Amino acid sequence: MVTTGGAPTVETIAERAGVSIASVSRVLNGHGGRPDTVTRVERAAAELGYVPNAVARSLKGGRSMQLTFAMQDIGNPVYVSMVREIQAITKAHGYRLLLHSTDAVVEDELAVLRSLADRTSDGLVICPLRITPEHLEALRTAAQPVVVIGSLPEDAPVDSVRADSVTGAEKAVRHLVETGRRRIAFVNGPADTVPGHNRQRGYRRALADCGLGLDPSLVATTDFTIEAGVRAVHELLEADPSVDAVFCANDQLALGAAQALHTRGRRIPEDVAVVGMDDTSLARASWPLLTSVDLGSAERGRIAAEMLLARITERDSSSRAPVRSETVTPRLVVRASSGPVRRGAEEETR
Amino acid sequence: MVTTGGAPTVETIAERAGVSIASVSRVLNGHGGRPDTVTRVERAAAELGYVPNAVARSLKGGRSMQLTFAMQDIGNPVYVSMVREIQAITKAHGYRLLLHSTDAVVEDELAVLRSLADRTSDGLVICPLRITPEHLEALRTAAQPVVVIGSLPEDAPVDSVRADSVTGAEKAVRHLVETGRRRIAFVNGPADTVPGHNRQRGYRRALADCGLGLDPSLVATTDFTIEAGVRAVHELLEADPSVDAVFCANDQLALGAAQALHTRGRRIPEDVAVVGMDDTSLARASWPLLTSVDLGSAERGRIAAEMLLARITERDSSSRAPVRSETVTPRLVVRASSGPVRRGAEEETR
DNA sequence: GGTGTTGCTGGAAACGTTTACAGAATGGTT
DNA sequence: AACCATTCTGTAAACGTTTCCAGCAACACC
Repeated sequence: MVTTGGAPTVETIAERAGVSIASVSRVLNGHGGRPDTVTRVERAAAELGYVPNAVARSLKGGRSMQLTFAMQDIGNPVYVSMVREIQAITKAHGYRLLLHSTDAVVEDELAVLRSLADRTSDGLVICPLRITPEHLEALRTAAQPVVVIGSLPEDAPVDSVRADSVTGAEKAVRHLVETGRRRIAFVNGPADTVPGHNRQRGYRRALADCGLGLDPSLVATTDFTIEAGVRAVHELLEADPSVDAVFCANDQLALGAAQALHTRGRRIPEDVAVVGMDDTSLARASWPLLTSVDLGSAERGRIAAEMLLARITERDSSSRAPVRSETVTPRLVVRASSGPVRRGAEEETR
Repeated sequence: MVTTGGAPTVETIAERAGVSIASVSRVLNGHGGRPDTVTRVERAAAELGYVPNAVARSLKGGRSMQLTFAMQDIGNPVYVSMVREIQAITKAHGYRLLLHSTDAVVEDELAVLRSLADRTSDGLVICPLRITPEHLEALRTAAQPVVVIGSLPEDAPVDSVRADSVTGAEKAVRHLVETGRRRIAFVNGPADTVPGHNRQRGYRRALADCGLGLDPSLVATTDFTIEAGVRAVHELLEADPSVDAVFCANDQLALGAAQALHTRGRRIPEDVAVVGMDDTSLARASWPLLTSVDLGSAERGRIAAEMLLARITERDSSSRAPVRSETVTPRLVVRASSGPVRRGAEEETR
């Protein structure tokens, strides 16, 4: 009776193979059956080009086999290695990856969290730029497992992976000091974002550790973009030509800094060293190759994905592991933009 | 009887509001109802924090409200503007976007096409790197609407948006010739890919149009990466120091070219001009700012998304529009890497 | 030949939603 | 008061799958 023109279903196969839909389902899922039945069903399925309806399967099974990754901006290369890593792992476990760009709109982030209740996605990895009380509330009441990439309050009931910006900044500044720099400027993004705040703390602590004073006139607070970096460094150098190093809170800012320095005829690294952060593909796109602090975005992605998958498989086993919070240790990747003067080749330190 | 601890369903609401599940559904979808009923249902839904199960809804409605975008490599910035545009449009129409990175594996591309039959996605935008007979077969038998970004055979029964690499290359080369360059090298990606093939054709035609001969020793065929660009330009200059311009099939290659030139002490653009292709964010990341041919990736993304949505809405209306194939006209974005000597500011031409 | 064990099988229910249909309530008209 | 038109409501079916359950056949063993 189901010989209509629509896509074949278990029922179509059952008819053609002369068995019940239950047997069709069992055979197709490898749950045994008489050899005779198995071949008949498999032949019918092959002949009809049957593909199971994943939606119906999701409804029955209660899981959609989809995961969501929510980030600020698809264009930011720092997310590239995260996405790549997360995608590889989730794919290996049979999950599809839904991508969501929130454009740094808080309301949009909350919408993603709330939409977990619609059963479209079995879990979420999210990179919030800011953490508001609404975020915490939404995280607490999320309908599916969530892993946050970024810093959270201690008592937040959510797994998280964070970068250690403080140590990262410290490594960068210490490296600059060790190579003889003394007037180290800092170009930061918005200070009221989580990364902006932490990187500023890191810069200050690093200066203190190295016994250098903090000169507020060497700090610029702007946006996380190339153009902002260009402007900031022009202004810094106008105000104080003695700057001999620029530490940037991300690679985009560092590329902007390099452009401004080139334009002003300052040599990198002979006159001014430049160090970026995140070690994105941009670091290898700049000239000279950019020294950058790898905050482990690939590894953060990997860990986040694994944490999420662990929570999901845990859902069946009724046991419940305590909240995990991991921190990835940064490593400085020294390249030509800051290396000892006159060195060309790339060298990596761990 | 459905007072269990699970997520609230229409049935939970129906119980609490004292109505039938049909009324709940109608009220929640704004299909009328007595004012009394409406308020009771809405209150119950709000109190329970009800969120409709999108999977069940998809099963009933036959559409998942999800679209898929399949590309080669998430890390390639040329896809960034495409994804951004597609995401914006699909989101505006209430669709989620599934992202799929095929890593240039043909089998994976075919798997994506075939998986359209599982009803997870209502349509697909795909950027194939190569087009094999299997591709054409899979496109022909796709279970859902598909739009291809890239070149297809004339008779392929699929909507497509293509860039005009030939004209793009022509504009680039003509621009180089007009600014006085005569020894114009060409650094290309693999010639057996669709973009590699077309860009090579464009370069040749452009040289012919300008009355310049083709010197095979000025052409390098390699990969679409920065490092490949570095190597290729070093080799080109070793073999022939008279090169006064490098036209690259890609912004990554162009950045590599710039690095090699810097390293060899050649000034850009005074000694050698550099032009890239795709006008990705990398063009603004290089120094000097990179002249590049905008092949309209954002616009291709926009058109592809709109074509796809049109096909999807068409599915109900039983009418069937003929196959569409649109071509986006490229435009040259002149920046410092090729501009008239001694000019710094960015200038755009259309 | 009875009896238990094993392995398949088909019927039916369930997942949560939307919707066709028929029946009930309402209100207005004669 | 009877009637009709209109609006609203509840029952039940449907989307396509998986799975519980009971039935049944085959088989080996006493």
